[in-house]
Amino acid sequence: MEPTRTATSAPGSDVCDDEQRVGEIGHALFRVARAHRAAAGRLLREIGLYPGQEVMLGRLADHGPTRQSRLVLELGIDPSTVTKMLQRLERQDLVERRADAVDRRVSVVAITSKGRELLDSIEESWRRLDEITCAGFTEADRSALSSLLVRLEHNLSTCQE
Amino acid sequence: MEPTRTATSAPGSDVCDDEQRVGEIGHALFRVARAHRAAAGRLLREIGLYPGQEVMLGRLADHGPTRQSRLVLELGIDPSTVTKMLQRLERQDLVERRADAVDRRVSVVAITSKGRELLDSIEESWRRLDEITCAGFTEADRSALSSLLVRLEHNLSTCQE
DNA sequence: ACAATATCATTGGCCGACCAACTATTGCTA
DNA sequence: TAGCAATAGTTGGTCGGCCAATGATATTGT
Repeated sequence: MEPTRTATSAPGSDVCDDEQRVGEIGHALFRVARAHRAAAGRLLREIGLYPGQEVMLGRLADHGPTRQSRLVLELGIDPSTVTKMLQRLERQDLVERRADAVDRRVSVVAITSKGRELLDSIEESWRRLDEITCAGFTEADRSALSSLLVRLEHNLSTCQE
Repeated sequence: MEPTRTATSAPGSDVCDDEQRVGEIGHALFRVARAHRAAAGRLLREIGLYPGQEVMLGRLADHGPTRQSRLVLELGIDPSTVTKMLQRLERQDLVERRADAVDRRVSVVAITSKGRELLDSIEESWRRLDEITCAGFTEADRSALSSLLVRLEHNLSTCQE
């Protein structure tokens, strides 16, 4: 017996044309995201940094001292995630945190010189990753992808319910 | 002092045009993936399932009993990840595992009827997620995205070094 | 036949993501 | 001013990735 996944598929379409079933975009996105993170991990491993750390350091390098709540908003991740990432980065002296003078609740984060050096040494790997990711893409492909990603990001950000 | 991230940026380009810097595609992919997973989590939460579990159950529903090593290959994830996911799914009676008779190393996995029911009840949410994700997309946009994702997946899969 | 090797799965440990619950402030308001 | 609500971060727990190391079987080679 051939198990079919959906009892509610469109009537008369028992040919599974090209496995275009429900949520195909979502599933594809899932797989791509996993593969990309894994590839990033492999590339960064030799340098001793994790993918998420690269992203966080990059943000800090671009903008100078930042309060954590701002990182939460800009990176779109949970406050607790930011806390834990920063704790790990701080342990490695890649980041510094100090309490704000006027509002003692907030903690202000900045990249250290060691962090900036590490980031620079990583840049080449990261560029290479984009090269691998987009291998065989024309300039038009890349810009189409870029634009689609921006739209996806926007759509998903307006769905916090 | 305005911290600039790259000492190696293209000469004469101190205008940060539209933050098209190194690894922009990679970073955008990161953000989209995070947002998508988070949105999936929120939608599935009410049903009591996690995004990864939906994917795993979907695969099992589509193809019948499967050895774990095959799931590893098809889903492109680590064996240990498969083990742990299946342990959790098994605890919830959404999946069954039994040792293969001829080769006692392999364990064969199948979705249970309970798992299949749950999956059906989720389908609508998952479809809705794709709808949210691709809101405002034309049919052409969707198919472009689909095709790009397939190409990305392929590129990334051929980079296991 | 026995040893070496390869394969399948598991365990343990770490990172990153979430949520829920909590502490410590600050701010507002009655 | 006293008290309550809002805000900033942290802690603890769970899921899903990864890697490294192990145990249990199969397979292969000599």
